[in-house]
Amino acid sequence: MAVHDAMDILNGRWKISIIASLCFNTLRFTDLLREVEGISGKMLSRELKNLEENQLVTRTVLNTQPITVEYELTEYGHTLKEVIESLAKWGHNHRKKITGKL
Amino acid sequence: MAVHDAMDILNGRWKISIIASLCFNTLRFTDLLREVEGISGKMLSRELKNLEENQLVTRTVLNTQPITVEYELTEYGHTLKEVIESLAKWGHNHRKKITGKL
DNA sequence: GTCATCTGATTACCAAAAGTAACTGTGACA
DNA sequence: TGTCACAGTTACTTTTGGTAATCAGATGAC
Repeated sequence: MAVHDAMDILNGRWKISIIASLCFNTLRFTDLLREVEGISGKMLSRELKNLEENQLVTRTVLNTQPITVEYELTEYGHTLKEVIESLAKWGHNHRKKITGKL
Repeated sequence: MAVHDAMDILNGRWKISIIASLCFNTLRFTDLLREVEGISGKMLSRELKNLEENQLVTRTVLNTQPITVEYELTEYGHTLKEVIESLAKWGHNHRKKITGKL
């Protein structure tokens, strides 16, 4: 099934959250560390590399001091927006269900 | 973010594929083993238990010989349909992109 | 009657993925 | 001189996942 193909790209605990964070803003490494709550530098670095390989994200080194690196969704990355939005919608609803219960 | 909440429930390599398979039919354990390609009995059993705990799936033991067990999406599980559909759509498109390239 | 088979699992054992914490190197600032 | 922020990387441990064998209960073949 097609869902399986999608999950091959979006595997692991973090990719979807990273893409979601990049959906609305270009972010630097440290920004992402703060935005994607719970992720470690190692995993962020590894996942970003993988997303870059799959052409969902671009990495741009800026000529600042200290050096900063910007991560941005590619045009292709933006095609995931609909997926992210439906997940966000469901997650929001789920949180309401859970917290309403407790 | 809400996406994070959703991913807490849908974690691991298999849950989304299992839910996708159950989206259109009620399936037995052995059916799921065949449908969700690559999954092992151990993982299927474990993931189904987890989905049941999260009230996305119901488990029904039927009085047949040998015993058969049916898994079905709950009403709440069906609220994931939109997510699954957008994933399937993207996955389908992605496959076209990849296979078109090779 | 005993052996193999189908069902839905579970267990022991091993490999792969992810988490933790410390460290790298460069430049700014005090 | 010492410390901080930046973007990572490395060594080590823990968690998760995969493989293959096994379980129990019943059916059917021989």
